[in-house]
Amino acid sequence: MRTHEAGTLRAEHAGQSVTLTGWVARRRDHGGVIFIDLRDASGVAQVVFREGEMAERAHRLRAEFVVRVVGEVHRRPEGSENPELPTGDIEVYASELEVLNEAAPLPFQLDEHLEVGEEARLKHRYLDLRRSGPARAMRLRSEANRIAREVLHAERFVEVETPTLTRSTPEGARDFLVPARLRPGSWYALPQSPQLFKQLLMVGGLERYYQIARCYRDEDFRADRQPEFTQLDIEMSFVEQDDVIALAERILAGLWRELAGHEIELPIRRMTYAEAMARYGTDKPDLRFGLELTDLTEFFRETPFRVFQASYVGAVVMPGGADQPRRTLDAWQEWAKQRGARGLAYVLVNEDGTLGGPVAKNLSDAEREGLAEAVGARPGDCVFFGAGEPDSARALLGAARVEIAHRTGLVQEGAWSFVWVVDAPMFEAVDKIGDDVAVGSGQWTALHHAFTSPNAEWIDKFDTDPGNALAYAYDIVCNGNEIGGGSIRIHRADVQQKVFEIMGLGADEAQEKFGFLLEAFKYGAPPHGGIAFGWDRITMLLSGADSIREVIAFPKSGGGYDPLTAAPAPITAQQRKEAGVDAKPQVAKPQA
RNA sequence: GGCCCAGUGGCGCAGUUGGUUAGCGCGUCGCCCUGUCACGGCGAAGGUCGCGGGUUCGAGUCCCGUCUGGGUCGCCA
Repeated sequence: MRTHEAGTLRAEHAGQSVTLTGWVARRRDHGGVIFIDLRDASGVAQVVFREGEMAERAHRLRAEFVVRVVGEVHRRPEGSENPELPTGDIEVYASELEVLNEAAPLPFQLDEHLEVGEEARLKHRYLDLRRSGPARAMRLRSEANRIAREVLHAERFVEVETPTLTRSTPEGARDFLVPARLRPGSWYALPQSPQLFKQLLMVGGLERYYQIARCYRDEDFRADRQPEFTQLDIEMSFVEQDDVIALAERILAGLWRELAGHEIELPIRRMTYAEAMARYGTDKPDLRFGLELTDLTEFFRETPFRVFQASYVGAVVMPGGADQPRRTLDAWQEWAKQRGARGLAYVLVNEDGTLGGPVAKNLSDAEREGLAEAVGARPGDCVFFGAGEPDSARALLGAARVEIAHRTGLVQEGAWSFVWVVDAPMFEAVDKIGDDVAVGSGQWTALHHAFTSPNAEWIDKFDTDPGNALAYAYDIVCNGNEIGGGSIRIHRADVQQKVFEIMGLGADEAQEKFGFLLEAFKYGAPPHGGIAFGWDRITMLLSGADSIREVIAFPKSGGGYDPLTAAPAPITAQQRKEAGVDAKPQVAKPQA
């Protein structure tokens, strides 16, 4: 239909006759001469219609009409070039105009300069995608896929598609369920991840698997969470943790080199989970800035201040925070309460070195004397405290740390920080809430998932001290976002058995849930491990977006609602009957 | 499930201590315009102020409830 793409025309095309197709992005009608910005996927070119019939017909064009234009490329007259546009040196003198399709008045303007609400954009996402920003995000994501595939292809990985109608996978989120018409009363689950299948592929001898896999979790939303999302899923046989990490680094380096123009320094630094929690109060520390937490538990061991007589006391310093007005300091209390804390104690370090704020007078002289040095605060700083049970106090301080960095402009635009968080605990107490950390009693659950292997140090003793056992589990964190995580899996039946026991998973239940995997592992499972990247988050970061909705073609809005198709929708009585939604399950007969 | 914010012509927003006819920009429609590029000029149409109830002489504005969207904690790799 066309000879050229609009955005590719340059001065060297001058004199050529071209045929363009695309949308009317904008019309500038001067009566005797009419300019049209003709947009296709490649960009925009200016088309000129002059007096007579051509101008007459161009006059009737409206925004987003689909047209085919034949014309001759000319250099623009001296002085009317537009340096803002790649095609700004030329214009096309139209000699023929065909309207391929008309367009109704738009629900919103496709103008780069205007803000449009997300609701309107998503409802007419096909229009939104014509805009340069969203179009760029789609293309960037496509490139990310390409780069990952190139790296993995070069390393002889096999791309395999795994089922999306399956059994529930053991990751702990709620499943989306699909009724099985041919087995009334029985249901498929959509996979939360291809975890079990990729392990089966290792038993199947593929050795190197990957997939850009859709995953489904029926949980509440966040800016970086959707009910269906995508992972770059990878699994390898005969590897150790370092092999998986090295591969992951090659993929990340390729992505950031090509798509962000940033050379990631390899190897990416590593930090243990315990260190991350102690220094940053989170398992996904943002290392673009310092502001580390200080553990003051020892410092306040003899404190007269009741609040600080706790199993953990820590602090984080806000540089220059001492001159915050009372109103702002009160707002911090509100901020802390919204996170479920009682408040956020603080001390102001005055310019003369004395301490201010309501907490200071509760401290002993010795504490007042040594505090600034202990936390590394200087005159003019504000020190925030968290006291209580270590996990929650550190979490609060960790969140405060990030908030402080943003408020004080410590987060550099365009900065990237990567870190591996390794040596994660195998288990987590089920009842983590409460001040008494009753280790030993109570239930344990896998921090990662039930197939994560203990590390070499713990493989023979993890069952004697599950609270401290460490796993071959690793998360890759970028600017405080967890963008991937994985583990070395258990391939020994006896180890797996013990893990299930610690989790309180009986043999029968384990058999019922993952019998097919345990069965497979009987027949020579190779040592294996892998990683899954949060593909939406990675492409979000690479595109500079602040929500993964920006890098998903047709995202859901809150409540799992698709504003475009209006899904989910009621079904007819007939569909309901056929689907067997209401059927009573037959007497259970396990089938692998 | 908890908390916070928002909902006003098609889109983005304003609307004072409750007061008369609810404004602005963009868009839309019509007319004019031969060098614009977020063109310009003149004119016009377009609103149950999310929904329901309450207070009041009077509610876009105050109160209660509810729905939708966004954020966040819980939850969730």
